[in-house]
Amino acid sequence: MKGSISASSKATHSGKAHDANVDLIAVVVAVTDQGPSVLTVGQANALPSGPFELGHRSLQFGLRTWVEQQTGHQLGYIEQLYTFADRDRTGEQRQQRVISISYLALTRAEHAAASGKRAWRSWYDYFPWEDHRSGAPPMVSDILQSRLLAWADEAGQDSLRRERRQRAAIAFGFDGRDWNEDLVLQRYELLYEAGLVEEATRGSEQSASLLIPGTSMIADHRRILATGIARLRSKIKYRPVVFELMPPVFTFLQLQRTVEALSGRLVHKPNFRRLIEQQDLVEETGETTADTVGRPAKLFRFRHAVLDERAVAGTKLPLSRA
Amino acid sequence: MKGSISASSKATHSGKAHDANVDLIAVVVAVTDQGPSVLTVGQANALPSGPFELGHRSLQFGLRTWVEQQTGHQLGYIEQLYTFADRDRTGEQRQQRVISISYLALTRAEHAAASGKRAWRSWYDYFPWEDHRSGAPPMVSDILQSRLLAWADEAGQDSLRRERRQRAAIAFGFDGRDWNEDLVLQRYELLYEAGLVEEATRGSEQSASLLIPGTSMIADHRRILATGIARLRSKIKYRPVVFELMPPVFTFLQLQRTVEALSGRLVHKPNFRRLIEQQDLVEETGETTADTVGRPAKLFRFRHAVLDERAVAGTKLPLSRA
DNA sequence: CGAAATTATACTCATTTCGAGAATAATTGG
DNA sequence: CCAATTATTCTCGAAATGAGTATAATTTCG
Repeated sequence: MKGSISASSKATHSGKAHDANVDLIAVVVAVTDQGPSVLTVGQANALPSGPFELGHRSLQFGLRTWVEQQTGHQLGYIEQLYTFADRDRTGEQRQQRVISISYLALTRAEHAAASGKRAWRSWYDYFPWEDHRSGAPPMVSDILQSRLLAWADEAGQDSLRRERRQRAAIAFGFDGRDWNEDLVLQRYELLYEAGLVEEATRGSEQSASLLIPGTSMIADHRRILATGIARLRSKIKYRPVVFELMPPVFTFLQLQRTVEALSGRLVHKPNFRRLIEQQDLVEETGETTADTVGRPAKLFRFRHAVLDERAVAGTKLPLSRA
Repeated sequence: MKGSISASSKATHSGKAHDANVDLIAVVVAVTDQGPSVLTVGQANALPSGPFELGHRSLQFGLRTWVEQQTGHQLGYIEQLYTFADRDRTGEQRQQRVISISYLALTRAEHAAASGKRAWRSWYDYFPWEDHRSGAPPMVSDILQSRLLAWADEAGQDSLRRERRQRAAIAFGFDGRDWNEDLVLQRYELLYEAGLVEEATRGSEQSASLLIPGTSMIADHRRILATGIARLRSKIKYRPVVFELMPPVFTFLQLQRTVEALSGRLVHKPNFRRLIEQQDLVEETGETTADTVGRPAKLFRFRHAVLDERAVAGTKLPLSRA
């Protein structure tokens, strides 16, 4: 490009400036008894998306408006994920760009009833290798490890082969490494690169026999979902966003199960309690659960005041190995 | 809006879909002896920005291309900051949107020579209240505190008044609170809301007598810069991005000074060393500095291998209070 | 009804990490 | 050689963390 740097965003830019279409895409997350779920449309193979329109005051507002229309509820929390650009593939002569701006939205499980074309689906339908709540899923060592190793061995150069092996080992915790729940996107990208997910085989005539389990999505929606999950998994460790997903009143165990659903791994119960308590994130309601079995649990509510009191309200999580 | 959720990003969206202009804006950071600096254009009151063009393969590529043209050097590190939308204020009848996609880019100080219309400026020209390397700047308690208090007292309702006071106290560390270097954006927004920065007075006839020190920028560029600084300050704590700003070989003190320049506060020297060492982030070159005074310091280089070895290469920083 | 099962909650303890400061080492400039 | 200066190493107590044990309050079942 030859355009000179413009001193002002108001200036008319020289060069081949052009117009683009703007799309808003949402990863709407809720946690139900079935686990962590995402709002989908179509054959449960697409994320809800809509155009940014002139009537919208702002991007956030645009997204909020139509997501609320769709779910019928306020979105407690919206956060921008990533913006990317693609040439429009609708095939007109005239070149056109599509700018996609993706968001992560958190809502409450009680609002999460399915209806019409929308459906709540478990994260783990799309990423079955991400759920380590009862240890590493068998498919990781039974299927992924050998396929990724085979992919690494395809490499001609020895150095490339080693690099691929190492990347796979880090991402999936092979060779006795720890599992890192935050690497959702890296793992998906690795599987894509290795041609093991359906999305990677689309352009080519590649055989589909090597595909691994996990529902695919249209376009790059599964990648966006991976981005959202990764963001959320990392964010719950230092911001009290979990509470956006909780009912107004809850027990410690419910809170813990929610965190475990999101992070895909178990936490140590007493330590979890200790951390939440010492950060003053919750307060007792005075009530207890009328549950069926065992000692009744005290009910708590989120102390919304912490959001004002402290700049950085942390939610540290004790993620255990087992 | 009445458009229905589209099941596919390829589908033509119904409703008032429209085209938008896409602008790329860069916060290019380097650290010189003069401290942390940002690349500016114009009267040093604008960030470099350019249009996203059809020839660009991708957003990253577009930005990289022209920033490299401008600085004459590779950008080691680029990261997306935020995307926002504004109605075009150039005033044509036809409504038009401008989508601005901002990036944070890190480059090396040795490349940071000024030339032509471009100039490297210290962060702290724009945010003089952010430099706490020799304690809180006098202006914080001499000017900001009283102005913000006055603004709080303008509020009619008592609850609003209290809320404003508390926000100010958290953001700026009043009433004996700790200074939190990460709140760069919150502080700028607070000052904007209180009408204390030039940008806030533009639309109105407000008197400029209450403005606080600090160079303003066109449009919302100072806000974008604040976003970039905030991102970088928080990121150096858990990712080894500082090294993007360092020469190939450096001493511990140089590294420490860079971190201090960025974070705007001092760190404890022995503890800083301990942390960097125990994370294996650097390795000795075997050489020492031929400096003037004092015991010669060993020279180190960044161990690029850590980026491959570990998924999360942390750079924890011991930020001290004094 | 009473023991077993079940869940909640409280406590303990060793290990690691962290913040702060003191001590020692290697230079240069008188 | 001594003072000043910067680098580097150690020490130590406080706090945070990981893991496990003990106790409490229920329901369920024999």
